[in-house]
Amino acid sequence: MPTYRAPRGTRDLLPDDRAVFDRLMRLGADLTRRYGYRPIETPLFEQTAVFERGIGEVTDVVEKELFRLAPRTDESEAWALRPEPTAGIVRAYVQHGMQTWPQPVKLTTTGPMFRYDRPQAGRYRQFWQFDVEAIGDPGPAIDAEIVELGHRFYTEAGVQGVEVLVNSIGDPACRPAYIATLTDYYRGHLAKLPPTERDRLERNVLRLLDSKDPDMAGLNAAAPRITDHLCEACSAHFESVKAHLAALGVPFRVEPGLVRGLDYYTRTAFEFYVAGREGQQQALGGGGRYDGLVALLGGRPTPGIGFGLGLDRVALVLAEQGGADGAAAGAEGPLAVVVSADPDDTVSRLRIATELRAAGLRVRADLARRKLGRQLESAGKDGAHFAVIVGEELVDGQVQVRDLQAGTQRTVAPGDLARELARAEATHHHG
RNA sequence: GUGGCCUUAGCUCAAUUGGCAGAGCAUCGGAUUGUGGCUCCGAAGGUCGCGGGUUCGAGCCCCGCAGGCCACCCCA
Repeated sequence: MPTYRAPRGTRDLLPDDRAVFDRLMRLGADLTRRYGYRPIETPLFEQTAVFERGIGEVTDVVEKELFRLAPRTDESEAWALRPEPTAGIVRAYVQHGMQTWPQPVKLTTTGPMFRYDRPQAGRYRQFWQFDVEAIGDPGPAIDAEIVELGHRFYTEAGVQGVEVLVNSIGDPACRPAYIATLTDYYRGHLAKLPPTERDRLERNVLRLLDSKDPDMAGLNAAAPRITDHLCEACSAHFESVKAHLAALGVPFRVEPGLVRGLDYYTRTAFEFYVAGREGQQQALGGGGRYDGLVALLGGRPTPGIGFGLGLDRVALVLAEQGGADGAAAGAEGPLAVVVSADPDDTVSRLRIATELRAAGLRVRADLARRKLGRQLESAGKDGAHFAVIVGEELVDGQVQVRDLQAGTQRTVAPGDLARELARAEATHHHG
């Protein structure tokens, strides 16, 4: 009922929400630093062609979910908000000649992505992704390393029950023949295909494989598997990826129906799922190898692999699984609140708080003109450890320091305040 | 883009067959004038999502729209 509200499919991350995101972003930053990735920022929007050519014109993401920006001039430029980070990062790789850097170039970014589709819980028009890309290494060892990194993110974030699904979707040498085989197969059973599936047959056969239509289950189970139709190189690559994953102890499952929605993927494709939760937003992240993308965007043929993890969904699942965890992260109160016996004396409160802040302490000054009792009550609700009480003793150069948890109180000279509070925090509360 | 369900205070929810919009929590204030957490008292807070229609009268019935949710589509 407010006159203005956040646009459809977007939401405000209130401090408690933001605290969870902060934690996840710090984890991502720490993990990628350990693995040797460097942070990069690319624009939130690109020329539409970057996405159309990179992701593929006939993908859902480009066809119906691209968040296009209306041009303001006749510059003949068409822009769109990024629906995923990889295309922009690869564009930057080409633009800045990163092929002259030591390969592979290992990059990471975290930020909002935009897709114009119909919102649902865990599905937004603006959502956040933690993204990792390694460009310039043909694998297969790095494929396993990157899957392990993604898996570790969930583990260290505390998400329970994450499943790693992997598959190989071949490359230009073997995929076309497989697609032809698969198309023939479904054409042979055309009568059994639901209308919507029939429509997709000519446009993107691979999508039929992961259809959730119950009528498709039997048909799909018997469908030719791409892993049986890989060329020798792709097959060897896939076997090696699996061997590396096993060696690293990453639990994974080969999922023959796993095909990713973006055209640029080759060979290794993987997704992270969380099982056993309500709703359909079970995909927490995914990625794959994109050996053709750099060339597609104008660079020299260069292999690459990466993944994106949906932070909104991780936070959602974390809240479902853990509960109080998120709230606790956001509830850091000040070390002390400066209150005054004289409701009108905001000067003393502010001056003392300023001195303590200059000394590096977290201090709130209660600037409301209300009686002392209310100020102390407010300090308690804030979760403050101490209240610094300014009263008539100030003329004798003294203030009261009250330990709000213990209920004890003693007299301190303002000059000693910062040292006393810092020491008390260190001893009482480990910091 | 398709279909279904839902929308009352900041939050969680009440409101009889259509008959004067309420509670709890949260917020703010008070309980003889310098000491919080408990308790008591009080205040503020609502175009009942928005717009039409039916009716003497609509939070309640009908239509449209918006938003949320669910299932598709698809993904994060």
